[in-house]
Amino acid sequence: MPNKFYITTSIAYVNSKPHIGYALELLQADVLARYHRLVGNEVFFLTGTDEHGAKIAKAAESAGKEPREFTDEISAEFVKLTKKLNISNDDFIRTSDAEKHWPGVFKIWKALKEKGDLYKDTYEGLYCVGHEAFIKKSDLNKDGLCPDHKTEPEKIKEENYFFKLKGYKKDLQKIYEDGHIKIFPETRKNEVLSMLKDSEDISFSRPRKDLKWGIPVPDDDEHTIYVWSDALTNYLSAIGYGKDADWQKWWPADAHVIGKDILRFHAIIWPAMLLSAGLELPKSLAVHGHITVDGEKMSKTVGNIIDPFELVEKYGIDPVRYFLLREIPSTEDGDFSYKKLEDRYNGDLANNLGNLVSRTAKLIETRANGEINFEEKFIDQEAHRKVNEATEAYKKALDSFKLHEALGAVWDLLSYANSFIDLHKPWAADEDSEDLMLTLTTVLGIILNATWFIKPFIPETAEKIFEAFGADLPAEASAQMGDKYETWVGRKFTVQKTEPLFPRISN
RNA sequence: CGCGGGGUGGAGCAGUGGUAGCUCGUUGGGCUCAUAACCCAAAGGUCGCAGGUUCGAAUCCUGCCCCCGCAACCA
Repeated sequence: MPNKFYITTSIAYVNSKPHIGYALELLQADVLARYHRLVGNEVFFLTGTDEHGAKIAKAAESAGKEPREFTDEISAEFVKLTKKLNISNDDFIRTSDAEKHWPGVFKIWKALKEKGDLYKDTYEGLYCVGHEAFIKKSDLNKDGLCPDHKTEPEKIKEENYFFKLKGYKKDLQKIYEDGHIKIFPETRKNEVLSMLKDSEDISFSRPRKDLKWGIPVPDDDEHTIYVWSDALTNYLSAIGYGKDADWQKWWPADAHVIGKDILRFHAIIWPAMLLSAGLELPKSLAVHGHITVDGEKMSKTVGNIIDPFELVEKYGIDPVRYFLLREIPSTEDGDFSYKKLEDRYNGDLANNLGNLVSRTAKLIETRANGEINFEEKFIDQEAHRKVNEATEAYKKALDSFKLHEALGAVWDLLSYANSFIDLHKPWAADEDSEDLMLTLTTVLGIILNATWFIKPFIPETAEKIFEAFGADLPAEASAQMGDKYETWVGRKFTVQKTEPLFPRISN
């Protein structure tokens, strides 16, 4: 019985072009989506762009464009990135899409309103012109100035709708303590619990006159819906909430993949909204870290932004996918550098994986006439055990959102295969001997299993490897993740080609 | 005393009470099927500093030193 699996990334804010950090998030979600498809689940994978707000309006203005035109252009860049990285998303939502997204936003707004969780109040605050935002009194310096702009903030009064977040604090606390919403990594749970303590009711709207580029509050022309109930609601609107569609087929989300910077919104505001609207809560939050470049924070001012398009142009899709998923610990900060990328490329992809495939293909060609009839009696028992161990480690890592560890388990297996070949010296074995067949069959089996494992990570490479051995794969094999050595028994493999998968990068 | 993360062999990291591990690099050896690839072995660490708890501490406690993030752009 296939399970449904609904996974999302956060939606990207379109005030600038995509960078490598967003690429990371797409890739992490993509691996989980592909993995779940591989084990036979029915998957819906959503990504998209967040397009409203004063900042976008301003960015458009300084680019000399209308917000619509501006967001169309940038959003298209993000769509392009999903193609460039071979992301398998099933849909792409845009919050400026009045037909697809807005009905869901209206519906949830009305639900909160009916519940009595939205109220109008006058917001009195200190507004910093430099920040274009309200600033807390406690953030001011001792002279009462904005610490960053050294200017005195203006006192501004405005009428806002507020959401009664405080009323959900107790419920949320219990939800996290009981593990109803799982957070990966676990350590972030404490962070959420402590953030929860000083949560107040929050502003859910802005005066229309100050924020025209946004979704209007239903039945109130004076106000525009602020980011929370606009952006977060994409997870519902995309599957048809607010329309007649069968959104319950997918909801609740099984995983929201997000960055650590927006944990508060997804762990507190979003679930509170769902509770208020009487909707189910997402099952888990997978929280990744941020990428530094040569040890430094990425920033436009420093000018060390890495463009994912350029990376793919230079190194290819799969090397970039592999690097980001292997080198950056899934739930931690990680560092990017060209040297690290090239080291991973040469060490892991060219030498370990690529060379293993080449030497095995060549051995089968020259020593077994290019053919292996995969027989169970030729599977080495120790190797069989290694494969089973790797399978367990792999699944465990994926289930706990440690994608880099899943790859680590696969590469341990590949190393084992390389040493297995050296130990058994198939080049010196007698032609047609059982020993030779055992060596070649065992190693081929390890490669085929490892190829299954890497399929969600580097799908094109996986296809190439299967093709290289003429593996004609049955669809039903996909559901046999746990017991895969047997998958190949009784099949015939014919070596097709032996060109290097990853030519070494020399320098 | 603002908050948080971190200081482990040349580099990057794992390791939360019981003989200090991994990857890369280095050195030596092996192999020749393979992409100067692959395999084996070795060298290399007083685990930031100083105290303390304990039969025993990288791991717990106390104090100190150093690095990074905590404004915006931004995942």
